[in-house]
Amino acid sequence: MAKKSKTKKASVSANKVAELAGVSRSAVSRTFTDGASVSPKTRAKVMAAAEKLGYHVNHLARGLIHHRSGIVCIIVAELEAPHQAAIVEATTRELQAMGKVVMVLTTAGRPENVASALRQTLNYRADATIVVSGSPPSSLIETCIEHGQRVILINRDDAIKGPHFVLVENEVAAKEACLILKRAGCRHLALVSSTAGTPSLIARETAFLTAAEQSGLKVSVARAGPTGYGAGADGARQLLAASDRPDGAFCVTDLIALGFLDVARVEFRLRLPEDLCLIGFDDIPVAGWLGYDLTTFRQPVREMASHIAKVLEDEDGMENLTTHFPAQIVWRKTVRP
Amino acid sequence: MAKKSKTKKASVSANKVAELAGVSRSAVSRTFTDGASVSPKTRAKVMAAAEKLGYHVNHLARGLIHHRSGIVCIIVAELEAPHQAAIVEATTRELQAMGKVVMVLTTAGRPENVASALRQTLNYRADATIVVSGSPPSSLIETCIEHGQRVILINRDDAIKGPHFVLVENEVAAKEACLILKRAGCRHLALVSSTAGTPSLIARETAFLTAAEQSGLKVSVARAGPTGYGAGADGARQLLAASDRPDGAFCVTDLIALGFLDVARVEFRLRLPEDLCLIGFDDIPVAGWLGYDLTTFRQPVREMASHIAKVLEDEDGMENLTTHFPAQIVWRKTVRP
DNA sequence: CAGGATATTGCAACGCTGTGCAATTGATGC
DNA sequence: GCATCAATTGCACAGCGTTGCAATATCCTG
Repeated sequence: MAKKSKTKKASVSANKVAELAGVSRSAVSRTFTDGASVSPKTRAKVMAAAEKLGYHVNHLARGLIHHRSGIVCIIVAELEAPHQAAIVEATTRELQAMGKVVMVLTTAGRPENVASALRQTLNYRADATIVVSGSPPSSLIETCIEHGQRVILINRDDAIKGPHFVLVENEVAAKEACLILKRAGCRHLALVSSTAGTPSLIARETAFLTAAEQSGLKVSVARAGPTGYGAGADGARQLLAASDRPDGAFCVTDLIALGFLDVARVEFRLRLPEDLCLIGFDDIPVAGWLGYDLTTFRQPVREMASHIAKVLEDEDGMENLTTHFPAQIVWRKTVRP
Repeated sequence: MAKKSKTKKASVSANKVAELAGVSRSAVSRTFTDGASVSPKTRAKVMAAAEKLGYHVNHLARGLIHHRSGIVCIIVAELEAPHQAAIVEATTRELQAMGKVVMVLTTAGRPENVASALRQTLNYRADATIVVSGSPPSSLIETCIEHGQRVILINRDDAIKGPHFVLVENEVAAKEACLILKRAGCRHLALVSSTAGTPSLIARETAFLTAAEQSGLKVSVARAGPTGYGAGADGARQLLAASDRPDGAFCVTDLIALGFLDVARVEFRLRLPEDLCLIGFDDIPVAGWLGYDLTTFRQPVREMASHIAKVLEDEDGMENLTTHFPAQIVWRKTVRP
């Protein structure tokens, strides 16, 4: 019972540690500051006292002084979407490795939530904000930048000056998808998307459509609902029931593709790739499973994440504000080679 | 060019706003504090000035005073695992609704990362810490609690005093799984798990094994590797190649179950549920897809999340520190009824 | 051992906001 | 117009850590 048993232990500050160690508060601070000048002797005393008291530097106070909290905010619609989760995961890993800490703000796809998320970013004096999904009002983005934040937008090239852009070459990939389907002998193509209407999905759609037009191929389009798998499933029910059903489909998302595939196989008894060729986008883990083996485009998530880390590491803004990443085709078994 | 174009705008503080609005700093503070006394007139002046300057309350300073930052830390192994993602998503949603903000700390399954995550929690004076995966050193947990944090451990009932526990009734479910397989006419059972060895997985394993023993049924066990899907797939290759292969399997995780299922179907040409009955755990979204239709146990993620929110809302610790949630069976098509 | 260079240390001010307390303002009643 | 009471407002301090500056201690050299 030697331990103080006040129900709510007064928070332990550097003062307490200094007192116990018999040094000044500055010494304590310097002990926990990289590159500060402290003699090994006092450092040892301080560490011992800190250990005994359970002292941990208050990053709120530290952030107050430095005008940067060490927090990076990631704004994302929902973490359950595998591709978004992959981006957040990879980015978080990189940022943690460089000593930052990640605050996740989910918007559930509602625009008003994006704005309030941006405000949280400002409230916590985040070092940077990464927008994975949702289109934030450009005025707020400007405010963030004026406050010295780095802002990085992933896969959405709005016409805003200031933020960094990380883009995947949707157009090139969509065009290639069309070409691949044509080469596989498909005569009637399908474009399957959702009603979400995010910039990158739209980019894939339009690029695919123009490519198909240039090739003189017929294209049927389905946009059935907002949710990934369900949109693909319903799209399949719509398109495959028609008298002349498509024999090659490009789905703008793996989730959509898998929904499409399941319905094609289970409800329409089609075989892939014999009766139907199918291409997805993102290369989420499920796409590689034995049951699906979906041919798709891989987004170089890891590379994107490490690029983001590099951008944030750089003190002064880098030269080129927008960086493109290729989406590479992953050949599996839903397309005839 | 009326705009000030200093490259780095000095951060805008309440002082600046007060100056512009012609009031005291306290007035600004009170304008942004719920329940404080401000006349409508000055509030309007302050709001106008704040808007013009792009002022946002500094939550770091606010947290410094209140000894609570409004941040809740969630410690999780990886976000790409669908079930973990679901928990984080649901919890985040609840917490954001009550005005908190979520900091995600990923550990990639490495124990040393758990400790450093706990330290971040302390550094940022988090209001609470939620441990979704990984077993934190109990000394650090104690420190967190001493610092006034709420600590909630999900699905791991270590013998530590202090934190709240949120548990799913693994034993009941695993026992039921055994019973269901028996009733479906299975004679030779399989238990498929991973080498991860987390408390909840072990609980499911042992409960299933004892139930099988009591029923007098033979059980083969496979623990093949750490990763979900891969572990299931390899487990299937191990077990189904034997001369007397099992005809009913309980997989401690949906990911494992789906790997098992794919290999059973694709590599061993088995039909479910005719040749093989299969039960999973978690009810991740993919389990409900047409291509799988996996019978599994649903973890009541949403209910757990709202319970967590309630715990954190309560000022003084609630009475019962551990709460159990039932895992309900979801009948689909991988088991004969 | 003196002299000077260098490494440590403490002081005090600063960053930003919340809040108790006292003073001021405004409103109300007669 | 004056007393009384409630509503606002401003002052000044607290909360915690960092850092420039000056003072002190330590070390090296001759």
